[in-house]
Amino acid sequence: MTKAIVEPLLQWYDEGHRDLPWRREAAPYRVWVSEIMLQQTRVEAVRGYYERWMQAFPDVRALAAADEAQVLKLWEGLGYYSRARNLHRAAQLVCERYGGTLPADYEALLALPGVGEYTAGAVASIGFGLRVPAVDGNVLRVAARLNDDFMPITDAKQKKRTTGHFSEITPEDRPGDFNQSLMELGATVCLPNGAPRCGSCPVQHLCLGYHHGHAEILPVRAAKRARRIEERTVLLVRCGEEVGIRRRPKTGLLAGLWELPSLEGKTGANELRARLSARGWQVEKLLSLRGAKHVFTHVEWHMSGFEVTLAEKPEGLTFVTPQALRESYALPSAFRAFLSVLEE
DNA sequence: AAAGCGGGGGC
DNA sequence: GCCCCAGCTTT
Repeated sequence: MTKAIVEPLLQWYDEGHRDLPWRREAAPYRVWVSEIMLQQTRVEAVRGYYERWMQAFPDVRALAAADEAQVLKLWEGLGYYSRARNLHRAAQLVCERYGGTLPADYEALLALPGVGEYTAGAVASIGFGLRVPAVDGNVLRVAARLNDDFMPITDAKQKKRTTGHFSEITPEDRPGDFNQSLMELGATVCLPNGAPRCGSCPVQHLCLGYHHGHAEILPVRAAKRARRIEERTVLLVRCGEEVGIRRRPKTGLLAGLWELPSLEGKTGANELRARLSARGWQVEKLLSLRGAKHVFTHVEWHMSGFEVTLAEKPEGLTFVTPQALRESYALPSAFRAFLSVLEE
C-alpha cells in the first residue's frame, strides 16, 4: 500500500461527498450510533432509523436510561437486533465507567459490547481524530484492487494484513476524513460485483488491479454457505379486537422480539383445527391466509398462514390491540405479510 | 476458522 | 434468483 493515495483521496473527498446525517456534526456519540447501524447495512436503509434514534436518544445518558422495549421498537425492521441490545448496554457502561462520555481511546472503545475493530477505528478516527485505520468491506475491496491482491478478503488474516497496511499510511492530521474517503470511494466508485467506475477514480494511476485489468474480477471472496429451509404455519390469532403475540426466546434468531405464534411444518386446515382443539383452544373461525417467504442470511422461512378467531384468550399468548402492536411492540419484518388483515 | 445473526435494494 | 452491504460475537 502506497502513501501516495492519501492526498488524492483527501482532495477528491473534499471536492464533494454524500451529505449524510451523521456527517453534519461528528460528535462521537453520533458517529458511534451511525457506525453500529451501518454494520452490514446500506446507508439508505439507515437514514430514517438514525434520525428517529437521535430524536429519541440525543445523547449517551438518554440511551442508557431508556427501556429495552423502546430501544428494540426503534430498531424494528433494521435487523441484527443484538446491535441494539449491545448499544443500549454499552451506553450504560459508558455512564458507569466514563461518566456518560465516550472514551477517546481505541482500546477502550473496542472493549464496549458491539464494538469491533472497524467500529472502534471509525469512532476513534472520525469522532476523536485519532490516527487509526477503519477497515470495512469497502476498504477491503479498494485495497484488493489497489494491490492487485487475490487473497480472499473474507479471511480474517487478510483483514489483519490490510489493517496493518493502512495503519502505516493513515495521515496524522485527517485520519477520519481519510478513512471516510476510502469508504466513500468504495461506495460510489470502486463498486462491487464487477462494476467499478475506474474512469472516475482519483487513484486510478496508483491502482495495480486496474493496471493489470483485474478491477472487475477483484476482490476474491470465499464461497457462501448454503441456506436451509424451514416450513412454518403462522397464526394470526384474534380474540375480540385483539391479536395474540408472544415473545421469542432470549437467544438465537430474532432473540427477545415479539412474534406471531406458529407451528413447525405446513399444516392443513383440518389438522390445524384438531391440534388447536387438543390445546384447549375454542376455534370459532379459521381462515386461510396468503403464504409468505422470508429470507434470512442462513435460513429461509416458507410460511403458510391462518387467521384463527377464538372465543376466549388462551394461556401463553399476550393479547394486544392492533394499534398497540404497531406502536409499542417490536415485531420482525418476517411477520409483516400476515398483518394486512388487520387493516380493514 | 466457521457459523450465527436481518433485511433490503440492485441487477 | 444472486450479491452484498461503514461487522460482531460465539463456538
